[in-house]
Amino acid sequence: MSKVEENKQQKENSLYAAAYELFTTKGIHNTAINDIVNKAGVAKGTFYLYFKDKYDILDKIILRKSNQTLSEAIQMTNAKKIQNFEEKLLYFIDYIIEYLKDNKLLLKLMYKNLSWGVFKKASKDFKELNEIHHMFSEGLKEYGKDEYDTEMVLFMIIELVGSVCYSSIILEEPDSIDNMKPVLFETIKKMI
Amino acid sequence: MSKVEENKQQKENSLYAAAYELFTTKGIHNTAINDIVNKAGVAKGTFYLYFKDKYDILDKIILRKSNQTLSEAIQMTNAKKIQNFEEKLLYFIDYIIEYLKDNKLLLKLMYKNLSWGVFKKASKDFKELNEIHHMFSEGLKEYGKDEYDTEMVLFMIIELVGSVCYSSIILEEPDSIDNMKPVLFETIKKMI
Amino acid sequence: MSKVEENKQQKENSLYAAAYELFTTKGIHNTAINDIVNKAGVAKGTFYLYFKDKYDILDKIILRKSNQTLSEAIQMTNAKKIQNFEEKLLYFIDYIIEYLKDNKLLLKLMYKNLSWGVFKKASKDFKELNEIHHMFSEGLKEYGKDEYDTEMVLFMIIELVGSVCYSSIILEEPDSIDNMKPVLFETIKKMI
Amino acid sequence: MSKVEENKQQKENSLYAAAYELFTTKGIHNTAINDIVNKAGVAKGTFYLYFKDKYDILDKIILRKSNQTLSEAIQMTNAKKIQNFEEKLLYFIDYIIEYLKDNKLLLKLMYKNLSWGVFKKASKDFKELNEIHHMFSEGLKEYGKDEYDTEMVLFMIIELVGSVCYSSIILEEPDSIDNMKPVLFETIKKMI
DNA sequence: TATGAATGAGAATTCATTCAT
DNA sequence: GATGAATGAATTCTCATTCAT
Repeated sequence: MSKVEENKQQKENSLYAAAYELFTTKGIHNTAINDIVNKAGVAKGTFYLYFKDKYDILDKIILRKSNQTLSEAIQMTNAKKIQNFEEKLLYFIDYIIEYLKDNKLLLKLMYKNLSWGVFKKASKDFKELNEIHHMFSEGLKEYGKDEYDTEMVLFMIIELVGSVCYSSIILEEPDSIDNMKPVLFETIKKMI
Repeated sequence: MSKVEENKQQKENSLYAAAYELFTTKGIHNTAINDIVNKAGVAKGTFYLYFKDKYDILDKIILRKSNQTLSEAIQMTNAKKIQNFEEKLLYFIDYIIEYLKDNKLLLKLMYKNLSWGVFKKASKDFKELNEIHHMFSEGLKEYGKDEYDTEMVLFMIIELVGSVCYSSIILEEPDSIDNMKPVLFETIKKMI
Repeated sequence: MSKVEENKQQKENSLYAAAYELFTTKGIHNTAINDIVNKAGVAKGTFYLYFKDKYDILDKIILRKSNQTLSEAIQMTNAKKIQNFEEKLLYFIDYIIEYLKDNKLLLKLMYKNLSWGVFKKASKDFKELNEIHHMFSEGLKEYGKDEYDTEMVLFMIIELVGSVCYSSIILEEPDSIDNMKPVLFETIKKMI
Repeated sequence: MSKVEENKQQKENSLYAAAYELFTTKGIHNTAINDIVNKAGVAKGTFYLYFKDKYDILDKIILRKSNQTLSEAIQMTNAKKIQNFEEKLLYFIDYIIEYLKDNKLLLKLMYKNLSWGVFKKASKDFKELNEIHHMFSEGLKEYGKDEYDTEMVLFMIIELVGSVCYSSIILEEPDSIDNMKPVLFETIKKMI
């Protein structure tokens, strides 16, 4: 990578890092482009060289973070070499839940964006996610479902996990995530 | 009601109607207080006599609309005099889904607000909702669950229905709501 | 006029005066809304209460000034009670030329906007201008021209006077306006 | 011409073409250097190797186009070998009018620049224009005018034609150029 | 010569909130 | 209670120009 290219990458990353930090601590609404560039240590115009506006960088951050988190989760899951599919799926979900527990602000930012939409969009862009999707689809099919039902169930699991995480981790409603987990996992077992 | 009282009520209602219309068509972010008062045909200052700010009126709208919708749904459900609990619950959910199908904009507005939070908050304020809550709780208990599990399952059903509705009605992902319904209902049956 | 109404009028006039002063001295391009409101002694937001943007106030200034100037010219002309039409027309034109000679900046601002377009637009809005138009049309018809030719000749006189004024007063090209006048008047005489 | 020279020439021409296209379609005000270099397919810095700023390239474009148009007009006129001066002058003017009718955007761009100023400036730079000027001056003198009057009349004809073209071709005010032509030509005949 | 990333001053515009009437 | 003109801080966004490569 040339020096120029390196420098560009560095600036873009500074902007990502600054925006993420500010969005999660001050909130999206309370973060001005000004704040982002100041924190990133670049000129205001530079922001517009890389992003259209505040919502452009937000979308890209969510995609990056989702991808990153899911990739990490699948790597950790695969490393465990769990044979039983149900166990494997729950381990994967648990990993993500624990991660979000430690990153409440990320969860807040992504809100219910850790959903089918992002999952599908991200799948196209990142081949690793494609593999996750494929793996769980294959696993579910073994339970005697056809392709369509498999997709639907996978979708509903994702939606349910996302909703429950948000509600219980952020709002502690109707209970803490640790108390919710057994009920959630029980429900997932019933769903597959 | 005195004429003055009537007039006040009328102004407040104008503001509600105008804000709802604008929030659903232009989006919350793109609606200014100015737009609301213009549409409502009242002076800017008047807005502040009734609401603290944009988010105050938004919260109140969501509460009003949710309450209204849920009340209507329970009334229609009760009118059917369905004996079987499962059937009754699904009828209730189906009624709401059909309603949201016809009111996409409302769904978008309430997105992620037709959740436990609103449900509980609303329960306190409106005795009718309290009754709904009570009714389904009682019904679920008959399935051999204790009080805690009952609450959790009810919560998860609400979350799941909300997420699925949003995704399938608004984004048509992963499929249309009509195609999703059988899968969703099957899942709910398993959950209770 | 109520106190509020008076105050509004005053603010609007301040903005007009400030913008005119700045446009003529610094140029349109070099005048910022900021400059205008500072000079006018009103808040920035107030500007947008009365005008859409810089070009909106510019258009309105040109219309006001044109109207004002032409009204004054026709009043002075009528006061002279000149019987001969040609003489009267030339007096009117001379009055305007002299005025523009003393208000080079206005001329620059209006550039070639003292033309048919403005004349017609203004005619509709200000009945006084309508009268000017009517008066000269009637006068010209006496020279044996039909209505159409009358309009065309009037139009061409206005265009010619405007162009010559701009070129000779502002650029002193091809000669000073005082030297141009005899040639211009001679040409006009030939035209009618 | 060396390959380097050729390349430079090509870049400069690209910039001219891009700027002309953008100025005429989007307007001068709404065209940024950025737009020009993007369209031209050269780097931003390259622009500054050839032009001082936006107005520098604008002036040069107008000069090039005017020169080009007038040269073409005079060539076509001379080719006709018209003996009568009046007829020759009107043919020349007519040629330009027809050209501008087909190039409304050019006319808009040159608005008020196809005037004495440009004419004189251009005369110095391009010997062909000098000849045009000389030819018409000589022709006019035959009508018994002295040198000064000749210049003035020529000037006024140019101004009048320019104004009328702009108004009638662009604004169709007070009538279409085709309807204006007889009146305009009649007036010019009277002027010389 | 040519490039194009970076700059940052500065321009435009918005809008919640106040307060005199 | 109701009004709506006025405010001005805050924010977004533009763009000519520079300069290291």
